[in-house]
Amino acid sequence: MLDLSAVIATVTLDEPRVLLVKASDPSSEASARPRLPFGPFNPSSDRTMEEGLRRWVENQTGLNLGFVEQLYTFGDRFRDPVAIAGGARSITVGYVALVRQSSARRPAGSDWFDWYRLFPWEDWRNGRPSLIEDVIQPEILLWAASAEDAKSKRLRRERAEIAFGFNDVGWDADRVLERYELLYEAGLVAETVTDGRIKTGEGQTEAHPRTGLPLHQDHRRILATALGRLRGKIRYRPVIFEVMPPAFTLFQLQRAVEGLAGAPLHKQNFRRLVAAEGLVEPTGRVSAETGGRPAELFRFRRDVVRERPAPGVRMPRGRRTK
Amino acid sequence: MLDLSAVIATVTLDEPRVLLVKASDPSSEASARPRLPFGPFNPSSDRTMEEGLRRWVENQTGLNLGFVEQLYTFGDRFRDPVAIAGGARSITVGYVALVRQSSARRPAGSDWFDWYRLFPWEDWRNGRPSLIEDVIQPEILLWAASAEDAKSKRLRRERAEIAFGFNDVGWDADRVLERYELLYEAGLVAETVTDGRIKTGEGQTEAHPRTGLPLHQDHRRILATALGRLRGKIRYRPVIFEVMPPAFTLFQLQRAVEGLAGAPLHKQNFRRLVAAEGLVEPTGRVSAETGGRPAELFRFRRDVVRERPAPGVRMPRGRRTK
DNA sequence: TCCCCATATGCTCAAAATAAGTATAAGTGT
DNA sequence: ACACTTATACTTATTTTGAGCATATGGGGA
Repeated sequence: MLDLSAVIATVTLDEPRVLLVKASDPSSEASARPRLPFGPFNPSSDRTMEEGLRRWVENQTGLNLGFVEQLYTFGDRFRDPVAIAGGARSITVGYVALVRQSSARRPAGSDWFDWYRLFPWEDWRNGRPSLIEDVIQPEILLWAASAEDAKSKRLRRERAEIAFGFNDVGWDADRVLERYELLYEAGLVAETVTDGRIKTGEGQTEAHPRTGLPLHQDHRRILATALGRLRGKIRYRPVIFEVMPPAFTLFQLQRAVEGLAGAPLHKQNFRRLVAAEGLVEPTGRVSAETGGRPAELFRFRRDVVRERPAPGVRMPRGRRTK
Repeated sequence: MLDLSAVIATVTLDEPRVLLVKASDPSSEASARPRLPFGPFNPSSDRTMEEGLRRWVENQTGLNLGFVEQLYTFGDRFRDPVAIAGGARSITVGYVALVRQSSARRPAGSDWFDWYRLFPWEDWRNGRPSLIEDVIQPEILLWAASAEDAKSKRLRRERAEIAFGFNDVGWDADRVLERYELLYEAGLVAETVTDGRIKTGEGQTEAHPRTGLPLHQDHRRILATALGRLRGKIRYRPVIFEVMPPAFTLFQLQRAVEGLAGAPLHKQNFRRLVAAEGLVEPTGRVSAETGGRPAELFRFRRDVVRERPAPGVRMPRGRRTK
């Protein structure tokens, strides 16, 4: 009844990735979807839930998790369509974990998926994704307009504005879950349809082919929670180094941060900020991988947590005009 | 086996408070301690866990919860001494909720407790609490020095430095849980002893009478988690208004923020920041409660969430010297 | 070899945010 | 009228941020 699911994330080749289990049974449509690795929580053998998680992840995948953090406990009725039919409610405690790029080999039965294959609207590294203007904005506004009364119309429109930053509200990268939930409610992701919550007909929009890869049950929701959490976390805890190799160039570090944050960063300022925070120290070696001038290799300065109250990678929130 | 516990917080008379159930059975020592209100999670009657929580809180206490957020799921073996003896492990999903000052009447069997009666070391509104220098710093360092080998000594000392800000590390108000856990491990809070985890003798320090009111089981740990979360949250979400009456003066608002944050704020700058964020708007009325010049009454400007990506009460992190 | 290209790194400058005051306003109670 | 209290406005120096230009240092091809 109670199990533990793991969102195991990394960044390889400048691309943020997450570990998913490929469907073993491609016969039924629903189970053909990839899913999060999960395992049981066994109170008699595991002192804490986190220990239990580490144990079965190591057993199943061979991965040695570095940073692990409990995310959220998911127990809504509609998370598992099978349970609705009368079985016991399944409850899962979700965890996020980060692993090193180097240890990011592929465990059997699983595969690394690009985060932004699942959440294409979250990738702003090359500017605002056209998907938002082409599909999401019009469809979501349609959905808002299709609400029963004036009040719920206004509420839906406001939620959409805040979540997606319509009309100058501005994009807040951390609101990943709010955005996914809106798309879910509006029936724009494939999961909605499967769940059968939303009655088709009457202004019902259809899951759009460009809104990313659907996952098993509510697993994309769990991932949205995880991405939002990670984005918030890198700003005030040095978790980004959990995915970096022992030595790295500043540009590699920037790429990793950009990957998770889903936003481009100003190169010169990034290095200035990282240096100012005392997050890294030079190793003395250089890397000539890139073609141009060789970049200096740095390592994480562990001491930073003893010096700063909230060490993390500072990021622009966008300059406020007024 | 799975239940929901609620940390219900408010601020009354400038003092942050939390709702606890007083012990009904004062015969046994352990159960004489106050405890968090809790209720079962009933999957068949409640669609979501949050709904279930709201329902039984309303039933039990009559309180109408405003802001509710899931905190953490607690399932460690030692959270419930009874379960260790062989019973089923009890797991609880903790929630934080905020209620209005006005609705903060006392439900039967429960009482409002000052947060800082439970966490005296967290209240820096009148400067650094002497408790830290008098008791915590020496005792914690003793505990660190009593570790087995040199490495764990260093680790303990580092953890203490970071958590309590010894040696210029600086106090990070959000690390409430880390601090409580250190005190717990060092045997400085009464809960440690009850749990019987730490063997007495050999360098064992004793729970100190000044380290706050002990609660049932791991409930003070849950509260520490909640306080840390709230402190972080008020900076980037306008949750503080959940505890304010509909109209309030800026100084009342400041007092509420200071109460939760546990730190004093510069009055003139506070009002400037609040105004600059557009968090409030004047009601036109004034309040003559205070004796001096009457203060203007403000109300929360709901629109702020539509304008700013992360509206909240900005607070000084302390100017960085280097 | 020398020049071009690519990337890395250093530096400048203006705009905005912040910390910490000082000064003034507008009430109450004596 | 006066002292006292609290509220609010304004000033100033400093730090942080956003953005761009300039220079450094390698590789590869003419």
